Amino acid sequence: MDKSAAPISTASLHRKKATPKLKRGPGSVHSSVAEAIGMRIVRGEFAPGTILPNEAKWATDFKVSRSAVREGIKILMAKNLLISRPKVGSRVEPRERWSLLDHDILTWYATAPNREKFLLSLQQFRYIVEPEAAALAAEFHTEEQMHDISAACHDMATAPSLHERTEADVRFHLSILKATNNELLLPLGVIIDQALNNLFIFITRQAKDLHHAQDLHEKIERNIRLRKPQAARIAVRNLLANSDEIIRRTAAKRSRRI
Amino acid sequence: MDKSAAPISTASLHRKKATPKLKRGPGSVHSSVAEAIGMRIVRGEFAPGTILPNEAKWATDFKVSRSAVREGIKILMAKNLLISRPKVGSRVEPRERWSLLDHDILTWYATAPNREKFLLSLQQFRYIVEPEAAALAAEFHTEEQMHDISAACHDMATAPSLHERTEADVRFHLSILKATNNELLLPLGVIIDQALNNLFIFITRQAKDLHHAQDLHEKIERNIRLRKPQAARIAVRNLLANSDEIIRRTAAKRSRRI
DNA sequence: TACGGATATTAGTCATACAATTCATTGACA
DNA sequence: TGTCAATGAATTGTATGACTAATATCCGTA
Repeated sequence: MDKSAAPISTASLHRKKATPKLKRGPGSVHSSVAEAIGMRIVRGEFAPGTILPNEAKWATDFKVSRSAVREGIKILMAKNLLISRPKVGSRVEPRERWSLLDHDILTWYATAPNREKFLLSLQQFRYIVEPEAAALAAEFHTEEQMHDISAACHDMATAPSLHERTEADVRFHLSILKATNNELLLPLGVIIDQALNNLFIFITRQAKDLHHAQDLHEKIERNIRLRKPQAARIAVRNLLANSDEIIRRTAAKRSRRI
Repeated sequence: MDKSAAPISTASLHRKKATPKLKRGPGSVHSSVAEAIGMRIVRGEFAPGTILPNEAKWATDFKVSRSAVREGIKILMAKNLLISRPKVGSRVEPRERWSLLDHDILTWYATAPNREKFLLSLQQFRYIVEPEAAALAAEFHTEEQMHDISAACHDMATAPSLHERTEADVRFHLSILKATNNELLLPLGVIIDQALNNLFIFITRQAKDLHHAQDLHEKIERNIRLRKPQAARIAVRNLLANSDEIIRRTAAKRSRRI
């Protein structure tokens, strides 16, 4: 899980708050900076209201130029994680201002301590949005949009690997969002994406479960295709309930093992 | 409305696609740049998939440094409006990737051509989220959260000006979102904020309407306080239906006037 | 025609200097 | 003692210029 789980260095016992080295990933420097700082904020290392070290400090710590730091910080500002003003510095914004529905923040968030609660929030969110989305899709979908939904559903059934099945699963739900023809719903796709990819561990269950899940997906597909909003709504609720059930069962098994 | 509605210069008749001067507002230069470019993207002036002018061009056009342009562009990248790569430039992302639930984008979006459709999308969105949010709030609210809701409701009733009433109205709905105790719902507040501030024009109606609206709000407040999820859900639906009704009435009157 | 390498274009990074903002301190004055 | 204004200092904001890295395009060769 955590690659930094190496033997504790003596340095970390002496120095407090040593800035971790910048992980020079595949991307650009400024995005690495954004990720490094953003993750530490999201994980609670810098509480809302606190002032971050100044740009020069980050620059020397990360061994990058101040410009790169600034560009990274601009990214975090755009996501409402922090706000910066001359003379005062960069202050972490209150949590309620964070753009939690942003892909990056959500990814960082998923690595945070309270993963359990996070997953529950995701599922609850889906309960709110997806049934209504399906109902709207049933009412307003175009032929082409319906085709995408059906294709994704079919791909789920015939996916050779579990990874590809999950990919099709995400695509299925996203195409339903699109079929609502309400653009504002599209950004909510990140929730579904995040949820399904975090539930990946749970859905590695028996073939029976997979079969049942497929059945539930096809019921959704059919009801949307037949333009039955209410039935589609209920079908989605059934699917979500099924996921919850599997999660609960797995969680129970795990706690028994402990 | 539009301060740039000055007499059309002859230059604009000769030169095509003249870059508008950078509006040097109160904020920083880079945020002005982000706004200038972001607005033009959102309004469709640069279609998804097209390549923007390069950084140097923006810099000379706006008469600012390249650093400022870059920082502005980083902001737009963070909002998934565009993606930039060396040698190719900054490409506008497909609409479905845009973070439409971002405050800035939403504001720019509101100035776009098809305002009508936009307002409808907002209301539809509220129909999906707010009833369920109220139900969750009824179930899970803390005492303090309930106090905020009640206070906002009270402030609405006693607000001296329509502006302050709207402010309290927004606060009312946001505090319900908070009372769900699901952090992921908080970012949806921008939708409510945007909707109410765009509907501002419509709700300038008679005292009778105001009274009725207040009544509907208080019903919501009461049902949440009494922890009646289903009743709260319905109360919210009634409020939204009422808004729609007023909008429809006003729109009808206006079209008659034309 | 296909492949491979040179080339040119563009964003990315860096270093440095200076400007603008605003918090904090100090000191004069009431 | 308290209030206000001037001053100073810290930090972000902006500008500039040079260099690096990535990569799409073109061109020459097999």
